Amino acid sequence: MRYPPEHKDRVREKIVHAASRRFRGHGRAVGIAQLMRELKLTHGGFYRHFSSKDELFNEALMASIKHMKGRMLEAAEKASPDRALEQIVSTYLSIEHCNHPADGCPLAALTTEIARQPMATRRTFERLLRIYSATFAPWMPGRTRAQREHAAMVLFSGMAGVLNAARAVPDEALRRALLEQGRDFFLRSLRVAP
Amino acid sequence: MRYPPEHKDRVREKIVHAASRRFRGHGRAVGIAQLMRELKLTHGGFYRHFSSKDELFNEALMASIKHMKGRMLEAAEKASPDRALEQIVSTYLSIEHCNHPADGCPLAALTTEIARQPMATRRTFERLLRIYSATFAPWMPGRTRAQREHAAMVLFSGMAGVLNAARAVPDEALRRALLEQGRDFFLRSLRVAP
DNA sequence: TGTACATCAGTGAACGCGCGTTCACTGATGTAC
DNA sequence: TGTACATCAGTGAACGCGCGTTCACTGATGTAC
Repeated sequence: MRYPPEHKDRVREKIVHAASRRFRGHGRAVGIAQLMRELKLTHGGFYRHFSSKDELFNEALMASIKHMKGRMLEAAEKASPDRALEQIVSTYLSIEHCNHPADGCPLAALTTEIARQPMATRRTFERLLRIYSATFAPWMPGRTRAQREHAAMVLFSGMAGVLNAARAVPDEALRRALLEQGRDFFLRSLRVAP
Repeated sequence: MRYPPEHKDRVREKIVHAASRRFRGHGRAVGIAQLMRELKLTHGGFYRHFSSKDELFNEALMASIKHMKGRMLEAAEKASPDRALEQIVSTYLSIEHCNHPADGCPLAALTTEIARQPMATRRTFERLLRIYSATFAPWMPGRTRAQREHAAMVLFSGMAGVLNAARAVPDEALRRALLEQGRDFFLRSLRVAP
């Protein structure tokens, strides 16, 4: 069967999108066959679009961060300027973000695994981190641009750690306490920054 | 071959210890055959000691936290009381801890995976978190015991997030910056706590 | 206009591999008589 | 003291399974002549 000219690009995009969600939800171990099944395709066709699972993983990572960055930016921009930081922190450490890892931040869902991956993947991760820091630096405290970017990196990776702990904990009350105390904790540090 | 009376307990202990290191170093996916090979045993014998890999994982988790707690306590107690918090934070976010995940904190190495595990494992994780918070609460800011315990949970899970990001980043300079900025960031929040 | 061939996204069987777990077996020692 | 049997930590082949990747094939459409 021959397909319309745009067909291949659309399918590739769908694979990346589905992979991005599944990797965040279940980790890098998600199988290619399962993934293709979700799109009503078979695993063999995968290699018409990607040379390896690694290539897909890297692309899915980039797609995740773009999506998440968009959501966070929206939250920051719709708040009044003096409440933007509060909005960033409480969106990230919200119960909704906690309950939906597949739609959430790849830093939280995948950082530990990425640390054990080949260099190419780790370089992609570094790009993610720099995207976050460049995007949110304007709202961060600090005298220089570098200070504000570092603050953003520490803030996001720190919040990712608290979010992960909240996700792992079975006790609902403890989970909510972690998120709430986390929000206070991070804002407190940002408010007294140099 | 018949073995001395204490033999079985010693072997079991060795398995837990080796597993604890390997899980932290490479994640839960580490194979039982590889693990037993490290102890110069074969995989079949594993089931004389544990009923499943899950049982081993839970025990290894508990062993990890006890070990790590010991190391951190030592750091806290050898510092003068007004420097203890600083010592806790800078030991956790040290380049040594960053470079040796297999000997390090299971919160950093395993939390993301644990969030996707069955309830039994997640309950073990909650115990780890409560051990940390009970142990380090005395040094934390806060008017009530509960506040100090929550502060410890947020502190450790937050530091775990920053440590993971530092481990994933390929750029040596960025890694050191993350750790250093992380130390400042967490101490700043603790110093102005309610 | 009609025929022969090229293209190429998608199919599904097959590959080698490592996994967790099971199980019949080994063999040195302890126990019963 | 000697013999028969029980114990049980450890062995290694085998199980079914899912993985990433390869590859000969399909078949609808486009192109050349």
